[in-house]
Amino acid sequence: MYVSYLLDKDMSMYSGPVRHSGINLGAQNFVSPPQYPDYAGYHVPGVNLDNHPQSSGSWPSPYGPSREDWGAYAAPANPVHALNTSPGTLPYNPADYNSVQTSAAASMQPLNNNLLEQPSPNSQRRNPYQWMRKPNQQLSATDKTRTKDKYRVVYTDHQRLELEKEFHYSRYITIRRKAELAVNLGLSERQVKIWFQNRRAKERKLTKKKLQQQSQQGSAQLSPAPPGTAASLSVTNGGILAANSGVLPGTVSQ
DNA sequence: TTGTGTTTTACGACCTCC
DNA sequence: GGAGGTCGTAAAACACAA
Repeated sequence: MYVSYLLDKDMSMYSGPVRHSGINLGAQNFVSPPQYPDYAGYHVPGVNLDNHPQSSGSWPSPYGPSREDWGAYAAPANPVHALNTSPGTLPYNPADYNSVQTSAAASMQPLNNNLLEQPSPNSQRRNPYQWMRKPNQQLSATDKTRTKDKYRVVYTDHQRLELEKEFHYSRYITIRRKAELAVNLGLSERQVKIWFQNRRAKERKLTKKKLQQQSQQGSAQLSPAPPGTAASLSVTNGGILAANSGVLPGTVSQ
């Protein structure tokens, strides 16, 4: 259910600075081809859209390990889920999406069929599909906003998975990829943008937390960590923008 | 069942850049 | 001025202990 819960198991992936320059994370580093054989389908084959890191290579080795546990997102380890998902059916139902989502979701069936076959040992603790049976999941992710009726939607596991995958390719999504993801996932571009903002915030938070723990350990053993260590990892607006213009000139969403 | 803590969406304020 | 960035926060969704 919580994507991060599974991802956080190996939070060493996030040990690097918030904004990586010249980072190198090939798709194979966190998406094993057998699991997501058609993931490349989201990208125009042979065309390097937006200087996407998938082809340019951007993420450092800390993000390297293959994401074996991603199978957990779709793994119906809980028998309860099995009741609702017969063998071979999708872990998420395209019918849960609105009309905009249906076509895109249908195109992703092979992906999810593969995911279905990847049980996770962690899913014993949290069944990532329980919420999918709740009535509010019938609502479209694009229907309501907080200002409208104080409501927020819960993204499907598939939506989260795809967003996470994109996030691991690049912490900053390009205009094109944002549009592609929005269509493929049945989200608005605004939702995709905000998801990335929140995701970066989460990563900063985790990085900061980790640094604090390290500094506490360091101070207990040696001398206190240099002042501003944590602050040096928080990226200022200027820093982000500079990084954007430097790494992805003219291709970053704006 | 309920209380509590955490995570996930979504927004507003404010900033920088083009 | 508009876009997207961070930061802080609200509130729903969720997990889990008591």
